[in-house]
Amino acid sequence: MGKELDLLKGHLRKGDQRLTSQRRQILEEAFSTHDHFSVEDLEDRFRRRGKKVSKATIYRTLSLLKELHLIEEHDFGRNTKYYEHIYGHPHHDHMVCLKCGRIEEFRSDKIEHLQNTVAKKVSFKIVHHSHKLFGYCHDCDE
Amino acid sequence: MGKELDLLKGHLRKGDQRLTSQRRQILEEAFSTHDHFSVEDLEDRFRRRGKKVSKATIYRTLSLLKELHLIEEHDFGRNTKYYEHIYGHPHHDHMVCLKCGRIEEFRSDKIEHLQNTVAKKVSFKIVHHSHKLFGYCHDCDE
DNA sequence: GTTGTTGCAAAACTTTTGCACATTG
DNA sequence: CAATGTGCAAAAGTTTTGCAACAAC
Repeated sequence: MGKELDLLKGHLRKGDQRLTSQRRQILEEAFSTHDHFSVEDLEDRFRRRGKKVSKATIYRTLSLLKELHLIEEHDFGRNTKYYEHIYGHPHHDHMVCLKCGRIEEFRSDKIEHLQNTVAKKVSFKIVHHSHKLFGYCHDCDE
Repeated sequence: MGKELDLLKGHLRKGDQRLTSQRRQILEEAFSTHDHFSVEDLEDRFRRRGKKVSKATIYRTLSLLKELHLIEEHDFGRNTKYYEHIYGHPHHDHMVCLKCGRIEEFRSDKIEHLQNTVAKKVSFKIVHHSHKLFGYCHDCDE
């Protein structure tokens, strides 16, 4: 931890914005786990340790971290969005278990490559992509 | 048009449910275009031709058609969900233009195959998947 | 001190639901 | 005519926003 904080600091300084304790705490929380977390998850974690950070601030800060590409937002087909830190971590996609909710990561250079080929064929310039497999994980598929 | 209506009729009969004019109209509308449409789009189309179908019924019916795999629901990163008919049409994935909103379809047997390989490696049983490329289409990427 | 940020509660949105009335089979 | 479906308005849920109080620099 440090590089991502520096990145945030630098960005804030440039925009004449401030590094508040809330922003620092949310960043720390996001990088403290490899799990995918929701806004509610964050609220709970803060609540549990006595630190109160409002929902509004969490949304605003996650939005900021998203712009800086420090975190990524995911829709796993539930009613809430999930987030995960990506800065400093290799790109990957996800498999979502429809039964237990477990999220498994995968990556395939071959798929990424084919994806680029397909896009190039129609002159589509990829900015980012989302590739999700929904089904049953090893433990849930009896 | 006909096969999908028969499929719906058959399902309804089995469940002692009824083929109402609303259900028939929504099905017709969904299969009348190749575009991806939102609930609001449907409402507008009905409104424009003087037929009023309530939002609640649209949601309820789309939900039904989804279960029957007549249509598919998509999240293209906007605030609303989009739908498209899939019955009788080959599977495909999507490229979404971040500027003009255009949706282009693509399919790649090679990607599908690799995807299966990746899943098999961790004993994940795929039920369905979502593969979207976000970026700029030919016309928007100057 | 200035100016940006937070927290709260209200607003905005999409989607769901309860219930009286209408419609189907 | 019995039972299911519709429409309305209210509810539910997530995310956004206006504004007074607060905190960072």
